[in-house]
Amino acid sequence: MSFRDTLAALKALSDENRLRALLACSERELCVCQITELLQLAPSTVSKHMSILRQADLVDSRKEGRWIYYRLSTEFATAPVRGLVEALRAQLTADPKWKRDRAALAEILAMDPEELCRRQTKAGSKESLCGDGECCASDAPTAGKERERS
Amino acid sequence: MSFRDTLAALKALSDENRLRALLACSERELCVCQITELLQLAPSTVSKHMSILRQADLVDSRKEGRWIYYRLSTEFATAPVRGLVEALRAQLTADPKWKRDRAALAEILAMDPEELCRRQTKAGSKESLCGDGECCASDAPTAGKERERS
DNA sequence: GCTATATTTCGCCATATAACGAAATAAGAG
DNA sequence: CTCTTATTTCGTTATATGGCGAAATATAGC
Repeated sequence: MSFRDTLAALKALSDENRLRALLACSERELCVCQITELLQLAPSTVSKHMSILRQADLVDSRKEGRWIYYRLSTEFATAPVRGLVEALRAQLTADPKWKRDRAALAEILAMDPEELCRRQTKAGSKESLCGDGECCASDAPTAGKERERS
Repeated sequence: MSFRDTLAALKALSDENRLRALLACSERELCVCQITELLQLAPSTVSKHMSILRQADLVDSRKEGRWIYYRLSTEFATAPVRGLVEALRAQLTADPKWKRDRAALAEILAMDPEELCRRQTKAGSKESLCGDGECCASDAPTAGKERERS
């Protein structure tokens, strides 16, 4: 693991959305549409982010039908990264931001992936689990699936 | 101690020159002019870099007369960062790039800091330990101080 | 084969970042 | 106080990066 590779991994980790994505798929494998829903970004943007994480050997990808699943790389090319991710996860369990992500993730996992993709396709419809503009802003509503844009 | 702090540290580490600077002053404290010589950048640029590292709590700074010394922080902002930096150091000891830096550093440390600064002030003089354009390119000449631009 | 759809690639735009040099600041030396 | 000098701050510029939407790709189902 050279200087170059290490630097690539650090660059990959230096974006907030990528770090959130990495943490998210460190718990279980996720398909792009699920990560897209979590980050509230365009699918193309998420795809790019995941590509960067994959090129840095931080995540593995697996194709199943039309879906592509990403998960934290099992054999990190870089040992430092495994330590970092584990330390991060240990540390962030209490972090409000990551808590919110986990709550949102619980909701997302409860949904049908196809439903997620359908909503993301007709992109205009302000994709959000919450009806109001500010999605799951503060004390996240721990996993209630019966939420929909009104 | 939060997601934000860890992210700031990761951002700080995601630049090649900053990573080199951090590694360099993880061995011993260095003043700006020494780091400037190592990285072959303008002093103002190095100052900015060190400021970013300091704000991320990755380095401490100490003022002594006109010189300001930087060294690896003793107490990092977040635990993940501590682990990461230690792992990085352990991992990169064998890396050729970092080896070259270490060799160059040995030369720099052998020089009088005032001499370094003097050369950096009249910036035009293509600051380099070696007379030729490519500085200490490959198998660095371990510590010989009697080198000067001809 | 054709259609639908999950993901990626491409082109574009706005912003962030790293670099420099010039000017400002801070601290010894005269 | 004045001069020198090590470092920082400021202003500018070129490039890198993150974001989107449109078009391309790949795969399941007909």
